[in-house]
Amino acid sequence: MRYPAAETAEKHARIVEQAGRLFRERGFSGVSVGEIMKETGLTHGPFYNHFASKEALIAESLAQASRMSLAGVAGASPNAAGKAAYIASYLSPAHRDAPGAGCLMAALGCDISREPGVRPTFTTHLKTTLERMASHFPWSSKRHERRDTIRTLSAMVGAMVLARAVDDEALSEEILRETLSGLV
Amino acid sequence: MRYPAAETAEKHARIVEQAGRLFRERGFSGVSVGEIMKETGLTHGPFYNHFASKEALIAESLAQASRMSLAGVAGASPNAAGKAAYIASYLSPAHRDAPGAGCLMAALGCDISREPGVRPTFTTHLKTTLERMASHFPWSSKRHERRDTIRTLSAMVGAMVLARAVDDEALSEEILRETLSGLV
DNA sequence: TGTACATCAGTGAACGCGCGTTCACTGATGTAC
DNA sequence: TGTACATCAGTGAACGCGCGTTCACTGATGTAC
Repeated sequence: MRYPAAETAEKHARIVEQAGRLFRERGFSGVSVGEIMKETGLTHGPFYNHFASKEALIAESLAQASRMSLAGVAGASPNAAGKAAYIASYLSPAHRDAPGAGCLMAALGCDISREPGVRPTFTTHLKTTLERMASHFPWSSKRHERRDTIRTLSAMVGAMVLARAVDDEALSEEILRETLSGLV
Repeated sequence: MRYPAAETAEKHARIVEQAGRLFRERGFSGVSVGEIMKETGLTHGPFYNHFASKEALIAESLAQASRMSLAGVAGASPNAAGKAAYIASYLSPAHRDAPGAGCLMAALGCDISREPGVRPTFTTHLKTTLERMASHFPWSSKRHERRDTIRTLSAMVGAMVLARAVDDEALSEEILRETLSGLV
């Protein structure tokens, strides 16, 4: 049956949102089109009324997650305390335990390397993230802000990947805590 | 037909070796049992003469890759130059472009978080790696060697994940170079 | 030492299953008159 | 304003495919006598 146009656009957005969450939680190949549609409250058929393919949805959900993530940087206070709070929030058990709403790079970094179609979108995301972090937060010097941002982000992403992979709560928290104390 | 016992053991080892390489290159779900067997020069049938399931092979290949990786730490010179060379080798374009022979954590970190069965094996690997790196290499002080090892490893893993995910050679090399210069 | 037989890793067809994707059909909505 | 019809997102069965796994069968090797 035909539905109001506004409802269709809202459903499209909901599919993208659910996909972004599920992909970060379980990886691109760990989530089926049917599961995403069920999560959105629909059957799997109309998926192809909204997207050309699963790969098209992956690209769109990545772009959407990227926008959300960049808004997070922009929303932090542009001073030393804001930077420390941002990094502490990133390296928190809460972020570790909620990959579906968290950092793209930590959740899908490995998967993206293997999925040629999404690497350009991810590259743009990383470039923009580095630029925004470098200019938004205070660093030791203007000259080294990009270098320092890269070092900080590498440590943040690596710590989150390791903290999520281990099966030992104490070790996981130790990784987050020690990495955090080296960055703030 | 029946084969000499030595040949059987050698085939088992070759399956584990090929699996370790392919999993690191394409992820656990990106490689089929059939592909692994074909790469080893066999048909897919006898796989179950060697392993109870794909998951059992994953566990064994992870343990094997872990042993190889720990041997790499042990083989480095136990001084400042050896440590610098080890980190530089890790953060090299050569390592980035050869995930199949490289670091488990950087290649499969994200996948391992989602595969409950392999997390204990991975946890042991990470614990042993931290201990070996902390005791084998010189650090600023005995008191902080574990803390410094965690910070160094987080940065190494994060930089490699990001360097592999981006589609831009200059940015990829910049990430490796700037992270390396912050660690040595 | 020579012969008869049990062993078991190999082969390759087959299984059920879930995947991404397609399609004939449905029926409330929006539009033309 | 009321009626007739075209639209198109929805439904759900169906498609081919590749997956992990099973299994009846093969035949060179190792062993018992």
